Amino acid sequence: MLSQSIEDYLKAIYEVETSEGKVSTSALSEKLCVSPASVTNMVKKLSERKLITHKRYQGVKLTPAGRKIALEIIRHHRLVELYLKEALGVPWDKVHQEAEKWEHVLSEDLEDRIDKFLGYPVTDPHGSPIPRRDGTMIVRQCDALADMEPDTLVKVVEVSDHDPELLRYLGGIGLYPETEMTVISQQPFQGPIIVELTGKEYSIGRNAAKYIMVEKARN
Amino acid sequence: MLSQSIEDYLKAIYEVETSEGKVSTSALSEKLCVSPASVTNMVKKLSERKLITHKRYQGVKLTPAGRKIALEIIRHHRLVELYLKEALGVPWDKVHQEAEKWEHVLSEDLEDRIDKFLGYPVTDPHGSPIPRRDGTMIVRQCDALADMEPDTLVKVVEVSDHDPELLRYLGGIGLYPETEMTVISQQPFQGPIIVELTGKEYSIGRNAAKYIMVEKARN
DNA sequence: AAAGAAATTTAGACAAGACTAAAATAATTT
DNA sequence: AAATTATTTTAGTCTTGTCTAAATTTCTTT
Repeated sequence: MLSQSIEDYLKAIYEVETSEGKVSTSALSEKLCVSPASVTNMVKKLSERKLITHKRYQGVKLTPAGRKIALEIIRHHRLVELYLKEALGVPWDKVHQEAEKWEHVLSEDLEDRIDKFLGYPVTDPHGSPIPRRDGTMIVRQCDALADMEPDTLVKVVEVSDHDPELLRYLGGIGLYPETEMTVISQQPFQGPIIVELTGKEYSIGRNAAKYIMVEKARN
Repeated sequence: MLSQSIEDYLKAIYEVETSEGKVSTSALSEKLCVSPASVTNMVKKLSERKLITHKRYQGVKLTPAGRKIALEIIRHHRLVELYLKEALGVPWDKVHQEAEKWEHVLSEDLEDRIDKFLGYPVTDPHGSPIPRRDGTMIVRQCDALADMEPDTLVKVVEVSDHDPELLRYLGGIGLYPETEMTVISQQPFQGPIIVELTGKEYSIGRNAAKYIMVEKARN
């Protein structure tokens, strides 16, 4: 059995790896809210266990074994998120926080039961893909809303779950994964993006729009 | 926030207190599978926090504050047990083990949602009463099957969840809380109890019969 | 290319919670 | 009542995972 700490580190490394390519000590320090020294310490332990590789002063990489575990935890997390929403009606801005705890105590048996209950889903409530049991994950091609040209019809693919406030706002205007909307305009000087959605226009801050991933809807 | 360890100790103290009256260091040591020295150590910490009182060499007692927390954990445990059985079909001999982990990560919000989903239940799958949110618990009057006279019609109230093996056996013969059956005979020399249940006779070891709590069925 | 700034690592300390071995107290037997 | 046995506590150690402060290394700037 792995400690909760180790699981948290592996997950964080995976997430930084996919979002930023390079995994630095400071990035992990910030993500996990621990000091850089603590990260270095744990990094040493993880590489001894062959879950990551590490070149001094040059960041960290998951080994296949480490990646497998990271994806298992993420699978737990996302299944639980969806389960809490579907089975217990937990609002989508709260599921992340709960799942952070549950991901560490989910047995394989329960994982399977939840998976089955949900009908073997492929995405969580925020549109993030749920890794399969074998450690594979299908990543959908998409772009940030912030980068879309005006007059494009787009479909929401995924929304970052890092900010509950944002999720509440988006839920309030009916913007969820699979929602279609039209980009009306990009206001200059890092101004907001204006979108049309169910006949109304909404303004979405440029910063928020970086965390909303979309794809071009066909026609 | 209390550590998982502290929660485990308080729960164990509560359980020993109700089942044996006196709570000795060695009883806790055995129940929690830690050394007696570790218990003494933690006991010191818990009394500093005013969750228990302790007289050297004379055992331990919960304070009202400590008891409240213990009952909260037990409430989590039993709600989760029932939830896993009802919502996810986990067999009753497995729910205990899962609940041991989940009881520590259940938020108040989720506790309420589960409670509501289950229709505000009063007993868990083994017939144990579920403490209410306010820290009260209704205990049903009952006796061990081992102590019942022959020719008595009894109703099962509660079955100890400490042995999955026993639960599987009992489930196999259809013996659950609320099941009615007739005590046929008590075999001598600590021999088994014979009961009749749905027209068939079954033999239940004397030891097992200590863990099956029943009440006399009316008529 | 050298200086200063930023990031990373080392060194050493600390808290929680477990352990073993030994000492102290309580209980039981003779 | 003394001796033996059992239980509990004390003393000291270990592991995990955190921290701060100081030393290194790398990056950036000039």
